[in-house]
Order: sequence, then C-alpha cells, then structure tokens
Amino acid sequence: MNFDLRHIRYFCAVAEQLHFGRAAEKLHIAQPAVSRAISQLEQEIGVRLLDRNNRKVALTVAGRVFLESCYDIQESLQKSVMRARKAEDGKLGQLVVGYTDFAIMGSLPKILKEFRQQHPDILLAPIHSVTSTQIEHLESGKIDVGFVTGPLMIPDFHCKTVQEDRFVVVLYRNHPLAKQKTINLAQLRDEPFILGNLNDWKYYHDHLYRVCRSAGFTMNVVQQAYNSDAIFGLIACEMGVTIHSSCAGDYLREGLVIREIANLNETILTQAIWKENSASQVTKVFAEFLDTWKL
Amino acid sequence: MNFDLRHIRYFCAVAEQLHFGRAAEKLHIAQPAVSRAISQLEQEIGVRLLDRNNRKVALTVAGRVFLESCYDIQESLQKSVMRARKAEDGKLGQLVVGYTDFAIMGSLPKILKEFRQQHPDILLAPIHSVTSTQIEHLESGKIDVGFVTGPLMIPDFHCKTVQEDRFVVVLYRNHPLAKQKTINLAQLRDEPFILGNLNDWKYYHDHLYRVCRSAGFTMNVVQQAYNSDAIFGLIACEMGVTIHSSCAGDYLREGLVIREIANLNETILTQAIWKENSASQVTKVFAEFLDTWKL
DNA sequence: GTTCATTTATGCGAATTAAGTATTGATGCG
DNA sequence: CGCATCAATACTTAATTCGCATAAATGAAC
Repeated sequence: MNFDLRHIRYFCAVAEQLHFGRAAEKLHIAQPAVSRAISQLEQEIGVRLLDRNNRKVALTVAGRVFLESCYDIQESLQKSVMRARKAEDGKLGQLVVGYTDFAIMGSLPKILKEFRQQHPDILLAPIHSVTSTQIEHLESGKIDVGFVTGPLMIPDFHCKTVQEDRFVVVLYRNHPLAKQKTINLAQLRDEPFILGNLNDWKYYHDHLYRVCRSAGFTMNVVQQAYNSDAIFGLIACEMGVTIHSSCAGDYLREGLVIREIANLNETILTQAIWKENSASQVTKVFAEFLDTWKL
Repeated sequence: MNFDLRHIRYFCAVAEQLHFGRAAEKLHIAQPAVSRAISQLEQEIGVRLLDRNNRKVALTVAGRVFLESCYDIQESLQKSVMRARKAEDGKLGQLVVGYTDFAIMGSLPKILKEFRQQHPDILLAPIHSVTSTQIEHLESGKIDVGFVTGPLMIPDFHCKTVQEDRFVVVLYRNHPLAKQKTINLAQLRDEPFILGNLNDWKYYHDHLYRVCRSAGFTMNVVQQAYNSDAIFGLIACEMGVTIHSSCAGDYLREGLVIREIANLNETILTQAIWKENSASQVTKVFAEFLDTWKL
C-alpha cells in the first residue's frame, strides 16, 4: 500500500463530482494532478475504480465499495485525532474510584452518574474498599480517587467533602430504647455494640470512640462485622446495637429502626481524596468536576 | 488534517521501538526523517504523542490512544483494499436470486448454503416468483439469477440444470386411486384437477398439458391456486387432485398422499438461468460455482 | 564535576514527488 | 465531418521529503 490520504481525498472528490475537472476545482488543484492521483491509486490497488472515457466518469463496482471504505477511514481518522486530543485533556480514559459503604449509600451514585453524563468517554472503575485501604491504594496508584470516611487531612492529598451525615443509633425493633424518639449517647453506656472490623474501619472507629468518650463512656464491642450489611444482620439477630451513619436510612433491613442522637453536633464526613501531584489528567478533570459539586 | 499515512507508519514504528534510530532502521530511512515526521504529526494533531528527551522515549497517554487508532486505521485500510479487489473479482457484493416453489422445495437450499460458505462476502437476496416473472426480471436486471421450471432454452441466456424431478399424482387419502401403488395417467382422464394459476405457472402447465395429451386426454381444471401450499390445501378439501413435482415429497400436508405415475419418462427440470452478456461479476462467480455443482 | 557515549533535533543541499501549463487524443453531438 | 468537452500525457516548476553532517541534550562513569 504505497498510497496515502491525498489519494483518498482526491478519489472521494472525483467520486462525488464524477468529473475530474470539477473535482480538481473543489480540491483547489489542477486537473492533471487528479488524473495522476487516481491512476496511481488504481495501480496500487490493482483495480479500476472509475470507468471513464473522455465524456463520462462513473464508479465501477469496486469503486463504489472502495468509496464507502474511504468515507469510513476519513471519519475514523478524524475521530482518532479527536480522541487523542480528548485523552490529552483528560476527557478520555479510565478513572479508578475507591468508595466506602457510606459513600455508596450516600452521594456517590449521584456524583458518578452526573460525571458519566458530562464525560462519557471516561470509563469509571469503582472499587469498594475501606478508608485505610483506599489511602494505601492512592499512594501506590492503584486508584485515582478515593471516597473515604473523614474527617481526614493528609499531606500531598487534595480533599473535597461531598457528604455530611449524622451519627444515628441503629436498634432492633424490640429494643427498649426503640420506644424513644431520640436517644442520649449516655444511654448506650452498657449496650453491647456491633461495629465494623476494628482494623478496616479504623478511621470511623477512632471518630466514634472520641464521640463516646466525650459522652463519658467506652463502647462495649461484642461483635466485629465485615460490612454494613453484616452489622445490620447481627443487630437483626438482637445481638447488639450500633452507631452508624444517617446515610444508612434508605437501606435499613426489615426489623431494624433508626433513632437520632440528642445533643450531638459531631458529623461524619465523606470526602473525595486524590493525590495532589502525579494526578493523571483524567483525575484532574474529575477534581475540576468535583469543584462544581454542591454538597 | 494535513498529515498522511506516512506519518502514521512512522509513528507506529517509533511507538513499537520506543527509539527513533531503531524505528528509522526498520523503516529503511534515516533517523532525522522520523524525528521530523513525528513532530509534524504532533503539530498537526496539537498533542504531544511521545514523551522524549535524548535518553528516553515513552508514549504519552494521548499517544497510547492514538496508537490504537493508528492500528485500526491501517487494518481498516488493508481491508478496504481487499474488499475493492474482491468486489472487482465478484467475490463481494449482492446476488438477487429468483426461485420457484419447485426450486425451494428441492435443491436450492443446499446450493445457496454451499455458496454462502464459499463466498461469505456475497449477500444473497432470494426472491420467490414464478418462471415467467423471473424471466422478465432477468431481462430488466431486477434479478441476477433465476431458478426456474424447465425445460427451457432462451437465446442470450445461460442455463444449468440443477434438479430433475418426476411427475407424481397428489391425492387425498380417501381417493379411490390412492389404493393403487402406481397410477396410469389415463386413469386421471375424468378427475377434477387443481393447478397453479394458469398464467403464472405457464411453463409448467404447458409441459404438463403435453404430457397429458400424449396420454390421450386434456386436464379438467376446476380450481387455480396461488401456490403449491394452496393447491395441497384445496386437495385436502377433497376438491380434486393434481400432478405435481416429486420434490413436494418432503413437504406434503397431513391427509395427502403421493403416487408415482407408471410408464412416464418425462421429467421436470429445475434450471438456474442468467443473462449471458451484461452479467455482473458476482453473477459470473455464481455461474462458475454452479459449474462445479453436481446434480 | 567533567567527560563520554548515546540519542533526538536541526540546518542545508540533494533527491524525490507532486503540481502546473500546455497540449494531445478520444468521444459524443450537432 | 467539424466542434466542443474532458481525461490523459509531456514537460517544466514547485514543494516536499530525505540524507548527511552536526548541534544539543542527557544520563552514566570516573
């Protein structure tokens, strides 16, 4: 294949005009150049593309077939250039997003949906993992953006709070405290607590620990569960209670109830977090997008 | 887009080698030519494709994206040339095939299946119509090949017999003659006949007329039906009998029986037929294929 | 820190390729 | 049969691409 795009351009012009002279005019060149290009192309392919004499020009069967291909190729080339430019701008590519239980129960679906609409050429790859793991993966580059449970402040990382939830008590329906509309933290002093795995949920537990300490007690943890669903499952067994995020409200299983905590200003933040330096262009586009996001 | 395939070729080479010198060697040109082509390409697209200094060459994100496109384009170009060549040779295109009831009940399915396997790039467009209509459509170019009921000899047309059937009597099960194993034609002298529309089935009727005449009688036609299924339907109503092609054997409806005709050498030919001149290349390929077809 | 080896980029003349001008030659129409 | 039209060809000119020589940059080694 020793022809190039010029030949294809010229061929398309002639095929459209069915006239070498007019095609040349459209191409802003002289007619002989067109004649030569067409014969070169035909020679190269080894097939006559245009049935022509000095009075008439018509596409051959092969010419019609090749013409279609020519349009395809030109279109595909144009797209390729666009894609390269988009990739440069971070508007095309892949974004690996880490997320916690709280994030996926809360604002993340809306955020990702909106982002996908604005940037259809960016493939989102969401990965569930807890805050501490996400931070490791951000460091190692395994994920581009994390949605973690804060409050959090890590050097060299950018943060954006995307969700603010209240602490709430989750009880089984028969629990005595379920009769109250709101619960004072101190009332939970002697309750058996079911929490997420103390290693995995470290950031949330530290926060919760401080909250309970300031209410004058330490949680009596009787079970550690794998995730929110497991916690709720164990509570449904009436094995204990938990303090969870208010974002669980929509996802609570049958038999469980949520009660607000009285006189507690402390909130749970879910934050988007990404490496300040060494962020891919796609990450930067996502960061920009988050900038415009209203809590 | 003021670049051509040369730039794409060079870019692919560099992307593969990640080394301008070695790429140049592979391309059998000097290194500066490669350098220049790459910068031209980058300038044209407006995006840096290769992160390079005097020690290292690496694809940028945009470069990776564009490289994929380059492979696609080159492949697509190669295919386009192949398709044009195939089209020239008649190995790609469309073939409109007319066929009769007898053809589709007989050898046509096998023929078309085999042809499709040998020529997957030829789109077959089968159209049902009777012999006389097919001949009109062949004249006007509406169909490329007809499968008609012969025997037939038309000037300027090529013929190839693809199927030879016996005349058989089709009766309803309760018919007195159904008790016989074979039937003499003369026994049908006074039977009410159900045949296809006399205009549409002209060629078959003429043939059948001659056959009955030589048996010493003229058919008493009481009903004309639209197609074979309709004929059989009316026979199932016990409105009459018919003489049909033995190819109907596999398709006969419940309640009907077939009886061979004694002492009849006459056969029904199904023939492929196409215009000798002005045949498209695809038609010629089909004709060649038929040449190798064993009856 | 300096030198060296390696490799991409650039300047310039040569070679190749494409385009332009003028003309030929073929073809259909009046 | 001549004329008008239009693609093809010959030859010249312009543009592009290439190769060689070399500069400039960079990392490694001493």
